[in-house]
Formats: sequence, C-alpha cells, structure tokens
Amino acid sequence: MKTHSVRDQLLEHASVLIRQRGYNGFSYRDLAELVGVKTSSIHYYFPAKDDLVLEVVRLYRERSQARLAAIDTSLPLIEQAERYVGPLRNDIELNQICLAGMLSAEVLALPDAIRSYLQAHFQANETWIANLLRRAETERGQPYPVPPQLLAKVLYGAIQNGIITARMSGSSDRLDAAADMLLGAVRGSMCAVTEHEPAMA
Amino acid sequence: MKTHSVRDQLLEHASVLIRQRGYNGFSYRDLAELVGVKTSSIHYYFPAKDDLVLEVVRLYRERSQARLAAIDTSLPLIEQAERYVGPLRNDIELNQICLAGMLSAEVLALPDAIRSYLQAHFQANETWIANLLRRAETERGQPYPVPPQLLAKVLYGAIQNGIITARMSGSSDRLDAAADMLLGAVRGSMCAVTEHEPAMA
DNA sequence: GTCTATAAGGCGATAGAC
DNA sequence: GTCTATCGCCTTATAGAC
Repeated sequence: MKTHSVRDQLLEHASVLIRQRGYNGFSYRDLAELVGVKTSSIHYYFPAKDDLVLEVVRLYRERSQARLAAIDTSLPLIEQAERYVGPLRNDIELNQICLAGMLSAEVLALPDAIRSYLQAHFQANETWIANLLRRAETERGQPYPVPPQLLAKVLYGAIQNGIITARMSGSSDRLDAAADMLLGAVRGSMCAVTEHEPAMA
Repeated sequence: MKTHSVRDQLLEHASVLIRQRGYNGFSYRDLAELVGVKTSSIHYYFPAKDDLVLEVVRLYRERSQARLAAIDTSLPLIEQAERYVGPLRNDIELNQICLAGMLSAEVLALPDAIRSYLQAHFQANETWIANLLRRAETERGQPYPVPPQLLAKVLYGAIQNGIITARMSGSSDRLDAAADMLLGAVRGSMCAVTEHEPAMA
C-alpha cells in the first residue's frame, strides 16, 4: 500500500480548503501547513494559485462525472434517484459542500477556464436529473405539470442551495426538502394529489 | 437635494463590492478608491471590517424586509407573486446578486452576528412564499401535491441559486425556471395537469 | 523535490497632524 | 472628519542551496 504523493495531498487538501472557505479564503500557507511542506514546494507543483485551483476543479469534475455514470441506468428509477441523493446528505454532515457550488459564488474572481468547468458541472447534473424525470414521465404515461427540464433546473438549484445553506443554519432542512421533492417527483406524487391537508382559511 | 454622506456612500459601495466579490474578495483600499477617500477614513466610521460588513448586512435586511412588507396582501395572489419575482430579474441584469446568497457561501469565515442576519433573510423569504402558496391553496380549495412550506423552501433555494449561477453561465435560465414555477404554482398549474407533451419513449 | 531566504506588494489597523 | 505616515503581518511568487 503506497502513500499518497505530495502532489495528491496538495490537491486533496486544497479541495477541502476551497469547499470550506472559497478561492479567496485560503492561502498557500494554510495549504502548506496542512500537508507539512513549505509554500515553495507548492509552487514547484503548481506555479500559480490558478494552476492549483484549475487542477482541483478538473479532478472534481472528473470524479463527479464518474459518480454520475456509475449509477446503473437499468435500475428502478426511484433507486437511481436514491443513489443520486444519498451521498449529498452524507457530504453535509462532513461540512463538505459542493466545490462547484462554492466557486459559483466567486465566479467574478476566477479565470475563464475554471468558469467553464463549473458550468459543465451544473449542466451535467441538470441533464442527468432531467433524463431521470423524463423516463419517469414516460414510464407513468402521464406528464408532469411542469416540463422535466425546467423541473430539473429548479430541483438541482434547490439542492445546491440546500447544501450551501446547511452550514449557515446548522440544519439540512432545505436539502431534505429538495431531495424529497425529487424522490417524490420520480415516484409520481406530483401527478396524483396527495393527502396532506390545506392550511386554515 | 442633499448629497449622500461619506458613511452612506461607504455602505452603498461596500454592498456592491460584497455582492460582486464576497467578504474576502474586497479590501478597504478597493472601497476607499470607489468612494474617493483614504482607507483610514473608513476606519473612522467602521473600526474593523466586520463592523462595516455587519452594518451592510443589517441595512440589507432592513430594506429587503421593507420591500417584502410593501407587497399589498390584498392584491390578487398572482400579482403579489409577480411583484416578488419581478425585481429579481432586474437585479440579475445589473450583476447584483443577493447579498445574503453571496455571504451564505462564505459563512465559515463570518462572525456569528452576521450569520444570524443571513438566516433571518432566508427564513423571511421562505415564510413569505409559503404564506402566498398557502393562500393560493385555500383559494383554490385543492392542496398542492407537496406541502406549501416544503415547496417554498425548494422554490426560494432555486431562486437563490438561479441568481448566483446567472453570472456564471451568462443566462438567467435557472432563475426564470424557478420564477416561472412559482408563478405557475400560484396560478394553480401544479394541481391541474397541463398540455406539454411527454418525452419520446 | 524540498528547503531557506527573500522579494514586492497587499492587508487591516493605528497614531497623530491638521 | 480627513489626512499622512507607518506598523506588523500576510500574500503570491522567485532564486538558489542542498
């Protein structure tokens, strides 16, 4: 069993730091202390901060895409949805908010190359959800009250915001609401009116 | 007509800077140059950066709350929804993302006092939307497929994320999707199945 | 590859003249 | 109130020894 190279450790810890404090919220000094090297060693692997962050984002996209692709499309749709939603709730407990979600707020301070990766991340997740909803729609033979692609945009946005605001409010309420609504939509509860009582008049 | 005091200008420009680049993304130097004073003058009004930001957030909450309260609750519900959603699309064209949405990502680097204001902002908006949806529900006499409070959480989260990602992708698609869904929900299109065609099999 | 040393400038913040 | 001047520290980044 081989230990992780310094380069790998740098990328790993940089990812955590960015997700916690953002691009402008961490320094080469912070990162160096975490890994146990001097800042000049970071420059050896990543001459400029942008080089480091770009590689962190590239790796994140790669893994995130692989995780999406690993959800077997022949499974029952509801189970696919659960495999999509499950890890999100785990991440929250570790204060591990989505890298793309974090950086999307700082986008004006980021190089264009990074911006492209962030867009790709949002696009890929929206498309995945939209496809799931479309299949659920045809499987049921009854359309949603809202086009699947639009519903996917709303749900993924709500998921992203739910993750980000979880550490603000110390609660995963918002993520849970979005996740439940996604699962509900796949189950078809958005077509059949359910039994919750309306508010008082 | 009196000109704005230096203090007011500082607060105004600081708000813009934070909304563009975040708490860690602007300096007293940036702000001083915008207002046309020296950095030491900023310290005269706001001894520490946290004092400045806290006051910016307090003011934002105050105005935001006033804007919510200014929507006449005796108007038709759909018109209330339109008055809520309309300004959001305007802000996007000015690259003016929500202050609370921006700072919510940086929450780990912020003093607790600020955190409280951010929570209050999200809470207030969710509650306003939830009340609107509840009234729409009783007016129609038919419940949503999803509880209004949950729907409000999802929709406001999607709105927030739509605003933030607009300047990443150069498009207001996500905000539009969330806004349209909110308007649709008030109109009742989430209870009656509409006429959009399901996807190919 | 990793270090020491250092550059060149940014940062928030303070003292004190006016 | 606003300024000049300055402090002490942090930032990214580089040069060169080992």
